[in-house]
Amino acid sequence: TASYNALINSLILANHTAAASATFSSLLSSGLPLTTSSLTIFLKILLSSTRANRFDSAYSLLDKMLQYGPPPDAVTYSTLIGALSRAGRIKEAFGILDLMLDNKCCPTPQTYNSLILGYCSQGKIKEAKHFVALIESYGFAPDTFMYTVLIDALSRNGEFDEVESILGESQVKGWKPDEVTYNVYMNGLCKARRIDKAFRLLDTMRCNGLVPNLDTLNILFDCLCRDSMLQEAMDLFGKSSELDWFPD
RNA sequence: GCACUGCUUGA
Repeated sequence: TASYNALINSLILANHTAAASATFSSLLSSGLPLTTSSLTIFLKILLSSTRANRFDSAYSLLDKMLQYGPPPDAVTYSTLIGALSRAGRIKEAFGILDLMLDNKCCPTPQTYNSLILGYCSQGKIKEAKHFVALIESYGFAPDTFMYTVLIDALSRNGEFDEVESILGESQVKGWKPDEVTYNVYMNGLCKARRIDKAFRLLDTMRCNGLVPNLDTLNILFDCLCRDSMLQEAMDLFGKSSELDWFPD
């Protein structure tokens, strides 16, 4: 069963949905037992369909799992919540969170992060912040993913003071910004033409022991080129090897 | 043991 699961999931990741479905059918006819993972992967197949009713089939799968087993677990719920959030169906995503709690299934960081990302991608930053405050007040330990999603949204919205204050209290709250956190911040600064500040963050990154990665480099290039600072871009490109960066 | 979360440009 685990081998089938791994195979089917790889096919999904490679966008070979038809092959994934076919392989899932083989699993069904093999007589091997289906696990929660198997059905979570099947849920992903349903959700990757382009049909308008893909969520209806997802809901009915979830119902059947609740009724007959194997029962959904946190990954199953998070998978569905993530898909709903990405589709902008936040209200329904929260409905699944309620269902999850009703069934005594404990949410994970991925569960919450998917919901926060859903809010942020709809531009509902206030709601996202409110939700973060809420789960923290329930003792949920903040993680880097969660704050990076928030900082991404705030940065795209130009709310840099807010970003600074979130970063300022990160140590106290028990999380550390990573390279992606700085990347999203720098990306927002670049889009807002605050190029100087973006470059200063490079030093901050390195002081915190973080190595700028390929995305960092591309963010800075894009920003310099947009601002017709081609000369500076060329200079940076020339220096990239001595900074141990590897443009692709 | 296998399944769920964040960043750049390009259509």
